[in-house]
Amino acid sequence: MARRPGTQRIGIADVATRAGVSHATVSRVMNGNFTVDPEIAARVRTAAAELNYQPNPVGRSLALGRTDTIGIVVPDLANPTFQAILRGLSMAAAQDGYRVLIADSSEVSSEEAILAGEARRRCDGVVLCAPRMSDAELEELAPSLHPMVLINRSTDAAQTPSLMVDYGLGIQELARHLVDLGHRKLAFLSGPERSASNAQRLVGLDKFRTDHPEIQLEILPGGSNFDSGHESAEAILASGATGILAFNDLVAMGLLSGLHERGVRVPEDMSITGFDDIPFARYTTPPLTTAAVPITELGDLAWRRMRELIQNKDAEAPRNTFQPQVEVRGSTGPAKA
Amino acid sequence: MARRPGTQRIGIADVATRAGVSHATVSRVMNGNFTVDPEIAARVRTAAAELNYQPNPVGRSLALGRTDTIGIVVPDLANPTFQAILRGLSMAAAQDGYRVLIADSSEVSSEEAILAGEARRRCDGVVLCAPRMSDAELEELAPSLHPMVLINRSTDAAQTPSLMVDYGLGIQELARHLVDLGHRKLAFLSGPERSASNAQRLVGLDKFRTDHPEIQLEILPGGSNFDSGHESAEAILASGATGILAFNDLVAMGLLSGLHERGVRVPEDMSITGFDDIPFARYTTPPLTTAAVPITELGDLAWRRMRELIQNKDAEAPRNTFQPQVEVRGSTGPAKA
DNA sequence: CTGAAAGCGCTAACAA
DNA sequence: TTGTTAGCGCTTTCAG
Repeated sequence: MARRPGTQRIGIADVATRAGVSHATVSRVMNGNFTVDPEIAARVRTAAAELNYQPNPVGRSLALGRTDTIGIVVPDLANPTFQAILRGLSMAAAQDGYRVLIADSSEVSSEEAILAGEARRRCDGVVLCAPRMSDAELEELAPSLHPMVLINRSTDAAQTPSLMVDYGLGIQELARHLVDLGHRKLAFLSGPERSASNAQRLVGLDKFRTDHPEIQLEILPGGSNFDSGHESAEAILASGATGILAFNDLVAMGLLSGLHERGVRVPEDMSITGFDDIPFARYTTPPLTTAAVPITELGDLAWRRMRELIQNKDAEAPRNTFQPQVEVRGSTGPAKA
Repeated sequence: MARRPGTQRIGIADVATRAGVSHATVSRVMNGNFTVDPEIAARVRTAAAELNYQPNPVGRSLALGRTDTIGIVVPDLANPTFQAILRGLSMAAAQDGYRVLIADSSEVSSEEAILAGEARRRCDGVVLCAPRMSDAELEELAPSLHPMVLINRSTDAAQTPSLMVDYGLGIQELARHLVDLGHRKLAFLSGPERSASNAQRLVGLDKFRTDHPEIQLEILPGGSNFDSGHESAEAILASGATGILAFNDLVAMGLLSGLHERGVRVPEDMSITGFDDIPFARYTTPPLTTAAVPITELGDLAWRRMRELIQNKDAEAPRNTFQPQVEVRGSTGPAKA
């Protein structure tokens, strides 16, 4: 093998030589194996300290078949929701000495399978966050990705815990809130086509329609970011609706800004709701009424499920569903008389 | 060695057996080595496909001494600035087939060295993002972390490219903007103690004071997030200043919200500036005047520097400094007559 | 309690 | 062109 010239890294062998023992013994000491003579152990430790030795994790991983790393695949790292999940996951995993490797599919659903496989091979498990791929593909992929934890999706494949948010319920509650305020014409600014959570919102709204036949509800095409909200201001005005359900907080904020530019007052002239309760939501002007999703906790729980899977070969694979919590703030108010 | 029972992964040996060749040949084929007989190569490829073989990156990494992964250490993954840098880095690295491993030091400067070392051992290089450690520690650590790229810090250690933002200049320009609008009493809501970029802002403001002895400028203690901005509203009002320089956009947004609650109109009663130009800045009400830092590009460039270091053992280690660009929006206006 | 040796999955020098 | 063989740095069984 070509030993790369510059590579002057200290290995277990160097420590062994300096301590006058075999590398097996060094390995034992480094791993806190107490079957080693205390005096020898001390000698090894001194040698290691003097050489500033740090075990090479790659060699260790190969020997152990374990990397102490988990992967996460997200559709878009620019989205605060996924950022928060990543953060929750990373903090929780770090507590247990695990690291996280990230992969951003840039909303390209065909990339997801490749990225997920790639990540899985380098890691001990993989978290798929709101995957855009089809149910069939997801189920087919699952065995090769195991241990895997799903966020915002579920699958029939075995051993795959799933963390879901009841977007359908959340959007219904927001709609009801607007109705309670006297709004009779509502509009939903919808999200990305391939988003499963958008589909859930639409189902929820169908139910809402059934429950409230007297209320007018228009569905408008939209997106998932500021700009799409901002651009929709005109269409929203044209719709004549006074209660607006935005796909998420980002869209709501963009809309808020677009309406402000047109002199529309919120909530006096129009009420707006978001979804997710990202940290920014309470700081908009006016503060955003929204449905709070415990996003960071989602990441946290994802790690706990993953840990169960890693530790317990045949762990349960529960499906948790979180109920969004409506947070009434300043962006919604009584409909004009 | 204990072969873990469940592990049914297909290795290069299985492919070799099935194709009736040695694993060396399989390796050659998998790596696109053209010295292999086309017919044999085809046979290997079929076997690999039939077995759905995917090379194990850990074995590969050990053999090559290369992981095709880089690490990034950030002080706080909840901060949109670091999220954006991470995103820029990740996208750019992905283009070249590299992944990124993240480590969040949670603003604990004593953790940074450990996390950075950990990350470095698992990766081919490490990006240190706004490290909180001392200059001395940074310089001492540098050799063991090489290849390393620094963001928002620099060091005298050799071979360490540095990506800097001229916060001192940016804050001066914002201050000048406020003065041009007629403000005579300014206040700076400062950031975290250990933040090097906060120190740079303070130096810039010292210079500003020298240049504008007629202007009153008060420095108030603060923080780096919404809440600290929100909590500072009272102190800001008490200061009597009409032009407020917030540490960053988050602080400015919190302040905006705090002032709104107290009935202070922005910009009519008071002008507020942020710093960074995070995506949310243009969507606050009113939109935030701020100094734009090309954050995502910073991540992108960090990768390019890293790539140079990895490819070119003795690459240059330039220090790039970015000039923030003042973006005048609605949160600043003429001082009251 | 310790060392020798095998093996994790792969790459690459060397020989045939 | 291909196979044999020796590592990469570590863990762990098995003798001693």
